[in-house]
Amino acid sequence: MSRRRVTLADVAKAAGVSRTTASLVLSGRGRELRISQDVEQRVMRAADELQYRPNIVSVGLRTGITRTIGFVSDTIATSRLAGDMIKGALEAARERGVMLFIGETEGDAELERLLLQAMHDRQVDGLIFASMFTRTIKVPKGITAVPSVLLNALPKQPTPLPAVLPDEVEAGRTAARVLLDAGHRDGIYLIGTGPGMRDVTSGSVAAVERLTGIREVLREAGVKLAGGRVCPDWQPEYGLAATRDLLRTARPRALICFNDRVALGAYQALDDFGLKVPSDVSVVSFDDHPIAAWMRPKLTTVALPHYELGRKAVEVLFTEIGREHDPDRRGEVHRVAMTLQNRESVASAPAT
Amino acid sequence: MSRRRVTLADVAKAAGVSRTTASLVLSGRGRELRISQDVEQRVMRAADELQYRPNIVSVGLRTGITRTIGFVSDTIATSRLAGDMIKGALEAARERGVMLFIGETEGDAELERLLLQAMHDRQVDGLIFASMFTRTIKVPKGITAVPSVLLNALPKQPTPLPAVLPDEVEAGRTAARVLLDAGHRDGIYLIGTGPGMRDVTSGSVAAVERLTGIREVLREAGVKLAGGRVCPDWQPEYGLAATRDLLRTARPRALICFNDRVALGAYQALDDFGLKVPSDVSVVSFDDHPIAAWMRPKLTTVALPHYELGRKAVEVLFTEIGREHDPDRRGEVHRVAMTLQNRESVASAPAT
DNA sequence: CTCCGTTGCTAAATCGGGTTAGCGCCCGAT
DNA sequence: ATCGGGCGCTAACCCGATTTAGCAACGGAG
Repeated sequence: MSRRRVTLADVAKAAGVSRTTASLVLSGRGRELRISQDVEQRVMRAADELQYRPNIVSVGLRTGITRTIGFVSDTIATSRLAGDMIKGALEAARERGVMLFIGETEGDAELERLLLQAMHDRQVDGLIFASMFTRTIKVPKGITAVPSVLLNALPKQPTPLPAVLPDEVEAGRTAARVLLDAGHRDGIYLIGTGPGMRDVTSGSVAAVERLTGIREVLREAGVKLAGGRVCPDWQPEYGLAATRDLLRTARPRALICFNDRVALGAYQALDDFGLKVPSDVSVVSFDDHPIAAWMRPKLTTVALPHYELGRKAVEVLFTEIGREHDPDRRGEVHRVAMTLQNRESVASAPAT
Repeated sequence: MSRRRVTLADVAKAAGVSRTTASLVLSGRGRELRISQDVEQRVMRAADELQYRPNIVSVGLRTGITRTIGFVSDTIATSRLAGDMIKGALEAARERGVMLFIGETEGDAELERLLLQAMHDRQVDGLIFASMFTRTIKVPKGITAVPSVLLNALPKQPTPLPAVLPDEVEAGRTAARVLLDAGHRDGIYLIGTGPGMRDVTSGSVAAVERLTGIREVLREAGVKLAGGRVCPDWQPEYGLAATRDLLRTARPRALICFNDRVALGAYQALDDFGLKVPSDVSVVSFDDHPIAAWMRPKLTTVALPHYELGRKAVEVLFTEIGREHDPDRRGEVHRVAMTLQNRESVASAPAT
């Protein structure tokens, strides 16, 4: 029943030539090696009729190229982030005829070691080392045995590995500009991180960079931040608590929330205090999590480009594979733009 | 610089034996084939010292077993669902020393064909064919060339493929019981699907099965559904619209929403009408989407067991691989339990 | 007529393992 | 001394491709 796979030998026999010739023709090297038109046609026809497909496992053994890359992440399930990032990587990989191995380390160094080993055993052509939220990571040694790219992560120690990251500083600028453009100059508060450069949620690269961009734009416009609240974690309950705390002593006109989950909590706190978004308080946020479009009013937010990050990582990986033996390649950092999702949570400041 | 991989030949040479002997020892067949203790020790030591790892590509070519399975889904990014399902599959696979290829078809038949071909070319040991929401699918022919399992999907035509699905009927029963246990007997409405067996969101297996379970339990308790509203899609805006429409003519005591996104919309509508959850209206839902825990009050919902579904699929796939040549294997349907997440959105009915 | 250079194709080695068939040696029995 | 048989190991082939080295046939030059 189970028809055996068609092999190169079958094609060669059908075309009445040797395996060598068939291989040459099918790999497109027939021309330069002076294979006759007639033979070329016969091989092509035979391959076509038999529906020949080269066995990639075999090719992998012979050439060492498996048309396979590994996508290793700390965790893929926690945030929806992962989905789109993998989707982007998947599509970019498919365009190149390459498949993706997926692996999760759960942040466990031993699992990571095992996983990288398993990938090496399968002779992957390259590795994408991804983090689900932007942070600095310790680059596992041995990873350099194969071309690699860091995704959403920065190396703790300097390495020759390239990295792909969202442009968080510019995102901070964008968020600040949205408020300025709407005429806000007073009563702007931060929820999640800030107002000072030292008031940062620990371990969060995004916090530092977003804050940097926000402060830069406001400073240039001569606008002073009215205040801010740090959240230990950017979850709705902390956003709720921080905003409540703020509202007990202040009457903000605009909130910059450090992500959409925090913004969800902020909405709830504003509702508790009888404040309407955006007429009483404008809110702008980051990430463009699915809930942003479900909230009422719909949340204006600067989107994380998950899909593009995934794509870009694959693209960078392929140029890396191309220049594998280039001695002066070194870890460039690629920034992917974060674009504004302009929705309903920002209103003009009342004229003074 | 790039130290070549250690091969079996290196180990054999270091141990002073032939490749055959080394292979025999390392595959554990040394004992039965009367290899001496001394030689066995030497091989083991050599392998250990050289940190030998068999090249899986090579083994794949020789034995046809690649320790690799393919996970093909229609789309992995749309819902967060995918993440946990893949996570479950990933862990079950890792326990068996197997890696996962991920692929997305986007519901495109041509992409699907190409993807399955790419998987075959890589000699996967098995395939998981997943859908991101429960539905019936046309099983691609040619899929049976390799052991396969349907995940979250039922075949349109009868096939010998096993399927793994959430136990939606029992979930419907659970949701209904939650309300009955809280003393609700009147004013129970459905949002999303129902109240009749013909009022079903088209193409949704979950709708039919959940409704079946709900109606069964209520009927047995002698309770009549007060009504229901069908949503063309289970999104917040439709939930909002349907609930608003309902509230214009009725005063429900309890709502069974067909998923959490619909419930989010329902919350918003109830809020618009000044009704409090759960004191005025109890709400129970399905899925346990992340927002369920973020809503206020936190949503009581019957959870989709994504993680378990992924695990189960791999388990079933492996028994399938085991009985590959068993003539009387046929597509069993495995149901995975959906468990109640009891939170804050259901209150006791007022005593009559 | 011999020699040389093309032309057009193929034999054989190779990748790194698994697997089958069988070889040499030692021991005891005849 | 010869034979048979178990023991312990290995040579050689195989998986399905790529790649190197080289062979046969032919035509033109010397």
